[in-house]
Amino acid sequence: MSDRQREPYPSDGLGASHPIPPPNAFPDLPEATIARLPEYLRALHNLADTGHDTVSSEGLASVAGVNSAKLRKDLSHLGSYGTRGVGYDVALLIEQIETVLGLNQGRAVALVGVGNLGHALANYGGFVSRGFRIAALFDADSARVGEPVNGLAVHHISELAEVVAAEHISIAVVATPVAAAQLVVDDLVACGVTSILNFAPCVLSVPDGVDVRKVDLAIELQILSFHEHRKASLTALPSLNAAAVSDSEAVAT
Amino acid sequence: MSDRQREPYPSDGLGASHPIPPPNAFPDLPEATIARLPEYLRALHNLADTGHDTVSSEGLASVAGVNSAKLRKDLSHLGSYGTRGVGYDVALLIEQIETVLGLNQGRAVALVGVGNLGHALANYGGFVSRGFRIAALFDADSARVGEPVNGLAVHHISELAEVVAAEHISIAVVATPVAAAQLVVDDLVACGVTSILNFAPCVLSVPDGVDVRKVDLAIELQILSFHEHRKASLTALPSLNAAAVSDSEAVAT
DNA sequence: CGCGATTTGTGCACGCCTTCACAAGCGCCT
DNA sequence: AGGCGCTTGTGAAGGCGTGCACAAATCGCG
Repeated sequence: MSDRQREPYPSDGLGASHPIPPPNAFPDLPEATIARLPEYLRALHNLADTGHDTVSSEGLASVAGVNSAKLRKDLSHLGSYGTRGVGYDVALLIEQIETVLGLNQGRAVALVGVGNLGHALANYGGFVSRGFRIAALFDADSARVGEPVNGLAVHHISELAEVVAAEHISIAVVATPVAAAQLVVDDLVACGVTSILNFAPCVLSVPDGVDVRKVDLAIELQILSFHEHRKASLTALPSLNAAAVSDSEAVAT
Repeated sequence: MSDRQREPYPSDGLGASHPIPPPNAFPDLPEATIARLPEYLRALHNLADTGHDTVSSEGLASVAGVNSAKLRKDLSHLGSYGTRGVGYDVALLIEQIETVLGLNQGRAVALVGVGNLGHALANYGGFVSRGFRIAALFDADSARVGEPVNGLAVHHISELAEVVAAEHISIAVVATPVAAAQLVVDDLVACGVTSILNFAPCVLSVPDGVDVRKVDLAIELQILSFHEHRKASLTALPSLNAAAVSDSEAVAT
């Protein structure tokens, strides 16, 4: 396993110019780091919009809501793009993270399922402003086909293969009912889609090489419910000595 | 708070009763386990609806999309609710998980921000079917106040304290624009809300004792984008030997 | 009644992630 | 030019989570 990617450190190259031709692929970037990069990116855009040219790890970390050591370690995986004693160049770091995430290409995304949630997603401006382009909408309901949503006409699901190929779509968002989700995903995979964001509350099976991320709104609420339940039990039960409870600074009215 | 926590426990009283009367609070339940319990619960409901009375850890794990050892370890944290040689009683396990998550109480949830996403969330049936009740809608736009959404009239945000108290709301969903999110959250916390599900793409600051979970749709897409980018780089770069790439087309079932 | 088949519950080891703490590097001021 | 303060990048330690592998426990059946 000599596939270790050696990174010639730019320690000697004291300029702010790109030390090395940025390797586009980061095969061994920790998954936890990847999940945080978008958050850093959003924070950096905020900083850039408010006129900041450079930012320290402490400053960026607090804006992004993480620990500064964690932030530095995350960024160190991308290479050395900071300057000791000064901080990070905001614009350069934005560029670097966007390159790593592959956001400079305006990726085309397909949205399948134009119900309540699908409508909201199609109209959501956050996708476009963050590097994506909703290229096509699909639905199985013939009554919805042709309906204009946010400037796009809804295609029937049977046109999937044709449109996906024409628009070079590699990412799809599934916002269908549960009963249709697996069928739709099978079609998507057959058309060559290799990344899927699933809003249907079910487990999808896909072949190796296809990535699936799931967003389940009810699950998030249920997790919060547990914490509510736990907090209520703790405050209601004086049986345990309430020592060492240092976080009871809740604002009471 | 009185626990209606009595389990008839149909299995014979041979087991010298329960090791301990199940405590309502699980202070030391691992966070990773908590995050998976809702998934197990959903899978269990599916099994119950299809006529299954018992299920093995292997069977439940495959339906829930996890490893069977992980499932068993997760459930073991709740106590021993399985029968060796047989499996888990579906109905009993549902009851137990719902109790742990605090879902037997029909928790009242407030939804703040009735825009595109807020509308979709208000109409989303998945909340109600999984133990929650959307008790009130709020918006800062006076033009929207009074508008009926899914059978509820939209309140103005100024009525927050009053309605939250009257409906005993402890969980809130924030679906406002970024600019309003922190202000809304401050109000919510002041009203006594202690759990918040945030859809606004920003970091919220809350006092200790308040839980925040964040759902950022664009971040999910960006994570997928990275994997797309990486996959494309790998296939396009013949420089690295393509060994160790086990893309077997094993069709998972 | 005992035995084998089956499944749970869990001790253990391993790997990932987080956090601390500090040396190395950089700019600024004198 | 040289020192000083500030910040990055990183080695090391600890904690958490995962998955294996197996003993314990239960049921069904002859």
